[in-house]
Amino acid sequence: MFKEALEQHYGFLFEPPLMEEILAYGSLKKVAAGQQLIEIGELITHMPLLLSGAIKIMREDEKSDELLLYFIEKGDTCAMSFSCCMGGSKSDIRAVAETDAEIVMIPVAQMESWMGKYKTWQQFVLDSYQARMKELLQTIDTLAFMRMDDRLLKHLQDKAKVTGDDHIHATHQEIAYDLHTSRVVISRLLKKLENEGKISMHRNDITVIDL
DNA sequence: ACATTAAGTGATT
DNA sequence: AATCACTTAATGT
Repeated sequence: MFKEALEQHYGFLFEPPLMEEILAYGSLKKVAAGQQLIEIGELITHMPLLLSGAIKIMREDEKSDELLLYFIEKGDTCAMSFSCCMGGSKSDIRAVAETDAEIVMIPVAQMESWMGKYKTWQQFVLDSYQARMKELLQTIDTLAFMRMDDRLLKHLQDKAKVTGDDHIHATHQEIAYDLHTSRVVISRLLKKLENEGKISMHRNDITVIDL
C-alpha cells in the first residue's frame, strides 16, 4: 500500500477524512524512467498525485518537435489535468517520467466531488495551479528573450534538482530536444559553461557544479 | 580492426 | 541561433 508515502507528502495538507478517501479511491501506479504517461489528444480519466520521482511535461508541434514546459515533483500534481478533467476534454500535453516514479491516480469523478467537500483539497488545487502558472511564465520569459545559455543552465539545474543528483545522464542531443534547439548549439553552450566552471562533462554525463 | 554513436569546430545564413 | 559539413573521440562487436 501507499499509505505511509502518502502521509509523508500530503498528510500535513489534507485532513484525515480526505486522506481516507484518497486511500479508498486512489490507485498506486509505478512507472519507470522514460515511460510515457499521457499522450497529446488522450482523454484524461485520472488525476495524478506524485509520491516520488519526477515527471516532465512537454508540448509538441505539427512536426512532432518537442518542447519541455516544466517538471512535476513529489507533492505536486499536474495542474493541466484539472482543466482537462473538469471539461472531460483531451490532454494538450504529453507527460513522460523523468525518473522512476510512484503516482497515486485519482478518478476524475472523485476529485470533482472533493472540490466542494474539502477546503484543503480546493486550496491544494488552487495552489498547484498557481505554482504551475508561475513556472510557465518563467519558461515563456526565457523563450521570448531567446537567451539560450540561461535557458540551458536553468534546465540543467532543474534537472539536477528534480532527480536529486548533480550528475545528469543525458546526451547533448537529448538536451537539445528538451529545449527545442539543435545539438550543435547545446554542445557549444555546454562548452562555455564548462569554461566558466559551472559544469563539468564527460560522455553521457554532465555534472552541475553551480547549483 | 571496423562500425556506430557522441561530441567538437569552422563556416555560412 | 540554426544548419551544414566535417573531424575527433569514445564505445560496442
